[in-house]
Amino acid sequence: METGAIPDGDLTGGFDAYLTIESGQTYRWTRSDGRLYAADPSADAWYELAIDGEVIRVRPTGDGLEWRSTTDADPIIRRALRLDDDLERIVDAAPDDPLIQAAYEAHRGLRLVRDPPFDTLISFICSAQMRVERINTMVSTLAREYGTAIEFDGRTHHDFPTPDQLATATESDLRDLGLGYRAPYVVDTARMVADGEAHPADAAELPYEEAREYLTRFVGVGEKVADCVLLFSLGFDEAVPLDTWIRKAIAATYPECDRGSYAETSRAIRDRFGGEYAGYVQTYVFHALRTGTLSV
DNA sequence: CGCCAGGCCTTAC
DNA sequence: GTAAGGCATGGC
Repeated sequence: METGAIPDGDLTGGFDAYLTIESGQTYRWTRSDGRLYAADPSADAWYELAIDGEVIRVRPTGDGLEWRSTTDADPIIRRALRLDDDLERIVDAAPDDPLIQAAYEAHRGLRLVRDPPFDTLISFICSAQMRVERINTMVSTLAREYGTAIEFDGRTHHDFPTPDQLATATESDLRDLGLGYRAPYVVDTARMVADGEAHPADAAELPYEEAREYLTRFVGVGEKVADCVLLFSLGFDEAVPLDTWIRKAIAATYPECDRGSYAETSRAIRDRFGGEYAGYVQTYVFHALRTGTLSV
């Protein structure tokens, strides 16, 4: 076992593990107390991630983070939780707007995540018309049933399935696991990636709007899910997924941004949210509205 | 019971 | 290109 720590001084602008991991961006982490999304997280619980054949356990301390892992987890944690982002600068750059400022103020330390592209693609295909708690259940089920088991510290963890592993599933299998009408989407998309027809990581090379179009070739991926993959996996910080909560905010607070089509409305709200880091703003506003911290 | 959840697909115009 | 209807499932 390797262990280490990331001092508070490295986390410019702060870091809140609960807000970052339990705000509906990532479905790859579990919590050692089994109470993910509980309103009162126990302070001494570990967040746990199985990725690329390794297991990482992380928890906040009074001075930053401590971790235990099968490997040197420092670079993996920094990348996955974007700990090297200058969050202070990002917050300072946010537009002077009441809703945006209130959302940032309410959730200090919330960072964007960076998950593997295939994992994110499948996770957000599952997200259609589904609450975040149940998305997490679906993704955990896929990992348990199709992902590689890894033993660490006396417990079994499951990596997210590779395209090849997930492509062995049938629509019927996934319906039996509770995925509903998303089952054929997941199977077809996994096969597309496994067969080498396309890979979500390839979108990273394209300009933002072309990248979004590229991702819609996968079955079950429309513009909204594509935006989530771009934002939570591929580093397109300007992406603003237009989900039900952001659409409520547009209708109530930014009606002039409703331009009818997804593409045009997306451009308008992206500009209103400050452009370069509009996706950061979106994630704060989404979380504030979804949890009822703020309302519009 | 009805409504909703980080929507997408097919079909029709 | 846009609009309408169908689609699984579980919580409230």
